[in-house]
Amino acid sequence: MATGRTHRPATRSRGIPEATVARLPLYLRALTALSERSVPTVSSEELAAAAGVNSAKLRKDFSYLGSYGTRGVGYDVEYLVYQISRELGLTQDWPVVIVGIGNLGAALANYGGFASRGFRVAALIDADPAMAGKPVAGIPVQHTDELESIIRDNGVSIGVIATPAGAAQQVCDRLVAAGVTSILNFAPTVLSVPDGVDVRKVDLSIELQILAFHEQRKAGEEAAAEVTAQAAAVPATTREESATDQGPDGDVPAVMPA
Amino acid sequence: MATGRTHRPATRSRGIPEATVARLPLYLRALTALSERSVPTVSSEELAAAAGVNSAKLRKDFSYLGSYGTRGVGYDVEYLVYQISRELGLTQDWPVVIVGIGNLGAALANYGGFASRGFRVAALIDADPAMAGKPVAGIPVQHTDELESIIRDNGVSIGVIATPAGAAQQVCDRLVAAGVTSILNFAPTVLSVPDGVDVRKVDLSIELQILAFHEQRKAGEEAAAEVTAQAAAVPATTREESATDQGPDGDVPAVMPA
DNA sequence: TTTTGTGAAGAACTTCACAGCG
DNA sequence: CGCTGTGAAGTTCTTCACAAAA
Repeated sequence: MATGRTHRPATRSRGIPEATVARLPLYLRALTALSERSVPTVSSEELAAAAGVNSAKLRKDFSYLGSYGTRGVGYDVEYLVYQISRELGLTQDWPVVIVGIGNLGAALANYGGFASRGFRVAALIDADPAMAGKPVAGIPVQHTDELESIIRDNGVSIGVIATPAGAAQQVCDRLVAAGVTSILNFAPTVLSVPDGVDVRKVDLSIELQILAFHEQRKAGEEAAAEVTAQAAAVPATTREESATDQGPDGDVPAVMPA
Repeated sequence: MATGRTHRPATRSRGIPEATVARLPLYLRALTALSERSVPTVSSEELAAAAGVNSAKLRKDFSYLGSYGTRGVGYDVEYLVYQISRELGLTQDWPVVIVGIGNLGAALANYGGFASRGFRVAALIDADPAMAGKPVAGIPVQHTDELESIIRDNGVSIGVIATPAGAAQQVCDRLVAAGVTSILNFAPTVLSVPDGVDVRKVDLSIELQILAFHEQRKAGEEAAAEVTAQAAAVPATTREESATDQGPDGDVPAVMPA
């Protein structure tokens, strides 16, 4: 995503490639599942399959963290879980605020995976006075007026924006001014932030449009293929247009009214 | 994302880079806004700023679509909107089904941006019999039993999975078997699909973890910087760790119980 | 022998910088 | 003269393929 990370002697941090960072959570999830099944070790091949990536890529990714594997054996599951968690900063507590408690905001507040890994919903904030006090996911919604004090009092550095597009930039500005330096944006807007602030976006309509693009191509190729292969009954499953990748390619999606 | 797109003489399609495809929706959104303000033309510089990208990148992106600009002038807004829409396949109707009408599914169903660009919620599907018939966003929820017939009857090729992780693969298999070839997955699971099926994922917890990684680094650098710059009062906004990128770097996020 | 860790090759993407069209 | 379109250079990411550790 962002990061201008240039220069700086690197106080030891080997500068993990961004693409690798983006995959660590994936590995962590797969490893956690193995851990729960009490599997002691995995090979790069097995873990790669579980995470849906190529094993060489996985090994290279891990090589940026250090040499945590054992040749001829594989990786110790528990140990790797710990190392990746530490690398991602999940061994500490991250209070998070969610701003905009509409359908989506409520869904996010109810999202179980939040608490699971270091993240804690510190507060839910909404501009609608009628919402104030109403509990969502067991947490009382607070009014936007309190945004600054909430952030400061709880030492929040990560904010989630789930407001309509029109309000997003303004909310963003207030979050940043109050001290938030990482933002997850679900509103379909490009946010502008000062240097030093990270923004990631999640945009449903962008994702759908990307799918539509490929879908359209498939339709075209099908028609072309019909001419070539006529009724040659090729198992539709072995066509050349693959797609098991599921992630690291382009943008991220956004959710909310356009 | 996916796509194994190798070989094939290319029936004229210049094979637009995946990274470019992922940005087209962004440009389209910016252009639509300009169009609504009746702005007739934009320069690559202006449009790039609105979309949050570098202008050279934007020009190169557009060059894959053709030469739609006028030197010395810029791009015709309406014309570009049309060309990009066509390229993305948004000039046709895309019926979509959403499976799993929990908090998130409901939020997605209510998402306004859906209808806006060619997408139409053809059906809402949930496994809970108690949900059946209940309208969400004005559309009655149907039971999973009807999944196959719904897909076939409506010619659905795009499916959205918003179920808990445990059900996702099974739902995916049924969608694919029924003819869906593009899937947007909000469940925190790696889906396996046959070749020819595209999967994109949206994963909240992955996004948060990526943010946490950078956040942690910032904290470290801050400490390091304190030693170097002591109380040298550097405007916190000009630090080296930037981040206005907002997207195309790593993975995509997922939403649902881990 | 199995499986890691990694140089080196390759592919994809980004950015530069400028020729050339309008 | 302004701004697009694009070769070429630069950067990042992926994949190969194999030496070496266990």
